Amino acid sequence: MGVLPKTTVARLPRYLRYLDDLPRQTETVSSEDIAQGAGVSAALVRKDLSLLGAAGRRGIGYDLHRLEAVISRVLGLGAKLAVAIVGAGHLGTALANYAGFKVRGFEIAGIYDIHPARVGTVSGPVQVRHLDWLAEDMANEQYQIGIIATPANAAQTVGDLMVAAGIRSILNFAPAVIRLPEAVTLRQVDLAIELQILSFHLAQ
Amino acid sequence: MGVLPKTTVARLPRYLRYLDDLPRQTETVSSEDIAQGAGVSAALVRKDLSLLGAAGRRGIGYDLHRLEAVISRVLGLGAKLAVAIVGAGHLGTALANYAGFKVRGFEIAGIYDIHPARVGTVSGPVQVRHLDWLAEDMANEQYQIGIIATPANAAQTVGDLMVAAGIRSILNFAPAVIRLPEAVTLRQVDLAIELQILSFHLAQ
DNA sequence: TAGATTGTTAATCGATTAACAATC
DNA sequence: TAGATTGTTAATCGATTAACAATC
Repeated sequence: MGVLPKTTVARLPRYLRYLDDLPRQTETVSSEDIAQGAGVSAALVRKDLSLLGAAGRRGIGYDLHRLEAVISRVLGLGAKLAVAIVGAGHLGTALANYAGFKVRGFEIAGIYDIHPARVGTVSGPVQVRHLDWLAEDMANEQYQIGIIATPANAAQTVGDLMVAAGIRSILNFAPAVIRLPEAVTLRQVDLAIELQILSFHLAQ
Repeated sequence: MGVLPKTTVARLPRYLRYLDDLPRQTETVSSEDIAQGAGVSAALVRKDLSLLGAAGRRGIGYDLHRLEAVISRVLGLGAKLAVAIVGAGHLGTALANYAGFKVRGFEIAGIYDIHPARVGTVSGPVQVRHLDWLAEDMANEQYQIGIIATPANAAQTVGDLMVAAGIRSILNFAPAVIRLPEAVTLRQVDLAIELQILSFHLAQ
């Protein structure tokens, strides 16, 4: 299948979300259907899916269940993925409780903080543990994804800790640029930046 | 200044974040400094800033405070912006309490829900009010930005309500594509999709 | 002057769209 | 067969990078 463009990868989960929400008895979907459901053009859907070798049928469309299987496989969503959150403040706690993760196959398997008052409290499906345990816990939990939900000034340290513990995919919510080894995949969500971009459009 | 590319607009808040974190006494910064701090190339920084008419000085760099002022103005960050959140679950509550918004000049001025048990509870700086009050409250609060933090099936309805109330910039955290009038700026943050993109890279 | 750094152009790269032959 | 829809190519569009003259 070769290398998929970043933009294609970013759209696949949106296609999958649409497909998953379709009535169970649906048998085929067209690129036009998916385009509507995901908010992109039909040509782009066909292009993306053809990169996956997604076996549509001309005149008919794509087999729903086959297509879901292909996209899931490409995204590596076969088994449940274990997630560790660092930072048990408001945001970390909300993420630990976020129902949308579970539905999509992610399990919050651990949440960590350095604040003694937070350690031991229950946050979502697990108890908050002291950050010092992260590396050790990896042996049992095999975290595959780390989420940084700390203040900006802790983000780099926490990222380094995660990498040292063996985590290779990290989602950073702290408003700071952090630098990690090439081999680690890092994504950044900055909530204030989202609002600032909206502000720009208000100002136009 | 003409029209700024979307990509430029998305980077400006990152530049500003870096500049804001610099020691107060700093007088000038180079495109290379900003590039490091924001995680992009220096050529791109210069290109972006030149689109703003940002008056750097060859051989010297950019005047820090002047540059901050220019970017802030372009982003429309002069006055505090009032934000209304709809959905007082875990995520909405966390957003209401998110310190990063206040620092960047956003004020959570209202939070709404339809769940009677949540109405009246305190969430961040304000009490949760019933969603029915949203339109009426606009008269006092002049919300400029709306945040949707509801389940997916409520997102379209809430978006329509916000637009009817006069809100023209919306940040949607619900995992659903919603359709709003052209004139409304809509941004989408889907937390599960971020994890799915990380999952793809794990699978490679 | 010599060194540093911008501003801008042209080249390159990458992504999206339009169009349509293939084919179900 | 006629209508629908894919898969793919070429054209277009847009964004980034490289390079360097201008100039502080």
